[in-house]
Amino acid sequence: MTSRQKNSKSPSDFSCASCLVNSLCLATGSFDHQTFAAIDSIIERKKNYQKASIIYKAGDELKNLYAIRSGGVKIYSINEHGEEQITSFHMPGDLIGFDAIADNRHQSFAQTLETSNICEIPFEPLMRLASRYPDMNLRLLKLISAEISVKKNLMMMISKQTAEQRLATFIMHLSDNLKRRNLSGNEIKLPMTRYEIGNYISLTVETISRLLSRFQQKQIISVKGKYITIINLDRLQDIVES
Amino acid sequence: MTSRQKNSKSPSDFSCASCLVNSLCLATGSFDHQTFAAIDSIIERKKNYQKASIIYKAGDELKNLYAIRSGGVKIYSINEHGEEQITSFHMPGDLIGFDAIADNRHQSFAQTLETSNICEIPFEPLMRLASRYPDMNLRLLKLISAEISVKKNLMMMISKQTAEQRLATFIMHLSDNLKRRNLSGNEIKLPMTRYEIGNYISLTVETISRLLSRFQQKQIISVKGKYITIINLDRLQDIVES
DNA sequence: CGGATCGTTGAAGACTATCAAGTTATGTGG
DNA sequence: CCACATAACTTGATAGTCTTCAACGATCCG
Repeated sequence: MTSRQKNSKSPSDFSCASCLVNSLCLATGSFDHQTFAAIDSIIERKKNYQKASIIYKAGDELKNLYAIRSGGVKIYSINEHGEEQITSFHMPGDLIGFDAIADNRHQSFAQTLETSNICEIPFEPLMRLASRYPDMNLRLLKLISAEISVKKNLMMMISKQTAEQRLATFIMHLSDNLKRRNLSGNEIKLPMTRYEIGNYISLTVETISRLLSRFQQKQIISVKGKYITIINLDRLQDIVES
Repeated sequence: MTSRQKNSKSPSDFSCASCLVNSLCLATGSFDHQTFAAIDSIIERKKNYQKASIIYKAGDELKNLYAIRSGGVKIYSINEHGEEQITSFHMPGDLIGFDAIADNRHQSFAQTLETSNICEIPFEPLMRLASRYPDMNLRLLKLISAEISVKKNLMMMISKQTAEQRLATFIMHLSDNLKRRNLSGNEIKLPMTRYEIGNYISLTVETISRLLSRFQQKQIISVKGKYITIINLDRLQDIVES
């Protein structure tokens, strides 16, 4: 079950060293050679997931954490009324599945938003490596810790900001995340639907649609279906802070 | 700077073994003797904090994680408009400060709600122990992972539930947390103000007050200042799930 | 090419915030 | 220990923001 057996391409094509987003991932390039090689050796590369594929389901046993190499993923729960509740969107370089560590079961569903390439990081071997390589252990802790902050900030956004501020913040975050990946932060292709955006920041589809129209009318952004262009970043920032 | 020097009482009075909530804490009683002793040895016991004491501030360097031995703590941020935003309440047995690991600085303020006894867990020594004791490392990861789930659930509560459901959920959670500490889950003394409750679950003081009155009128709870008694847990649960 | 999903816009209504005023509790100095 | 000032809490009236309901238009994909 290594990449050698699964992929016809040579293993190096999928190594962490060749990964464009490894600086953001667990196998960060800042590790010494040995540590980097160790983590690289336990990661299993998978073939692409098609759009709308389920990576794991709530209740599934924790076998792997997952690193997104390309594509996009949404994490969501389903409440007692069967409604979906999206708790995060993820881009290349993100690790997902941390919330399963507490009781060895995934707490949410992870589903691809588009065609994606996802790496599996088997949890037990990862724990063994973490004992051997303190740097890697700390890196793992930092990534998990960062997720707490992200959730906390999202919570604050939803509870304290108006609809307009929330959508502006959402767009800013998308832009920032693209920039961190050395992509243009002004031309954004939304991998998710209006419904999913609204679900995530706690607004209805109609409100999202109205706000996008309003932002466009004010010449802050331009909207063409899934494509958004930020025209005036300062005014977007003003809305966030207003 | 050990407990021996700080406290006139003998060290065993403040050891983890004597702690009533160690089953919930990092130094869980389920560790083998050696692991338990190791974590016990690095923890520094502090004298009591008075009500409204600041434990750490946003921006402070991460030197310690903190374990609450008795009392209560609120964690909050202050936004660009100077407004407080409470992101969690903590009770005995809880560890706080995890969100500082990502970039070595505390992201929030931690303040006692009442007279409290707080243990300091120095972070660097903790990391060294974590490398030596895989069980302890996993325990730490599980505690942090659990915090992600808690934040996620809070987020879902705020974004999907009505005011009535949110307050009912809040009271249920308080009750559950008391039960986990082997206390009565029906008699609750609120360590926080109405304002703080509202701030936490994103409602105004007035709404909290009105809802408490309404719950009392419906004979679901009885309210006497800071003291709440749950009269009908089933109906409270019904509100949460409605 | 056609059905289904997704997106847009308008009108009406619900929920909770805001503003206001008064009451109760808390704590501090005399 | 009391008096007083301050903070915390309660209740009512009004108003605003976002949701809901409805209808239609656009886009995607087999």
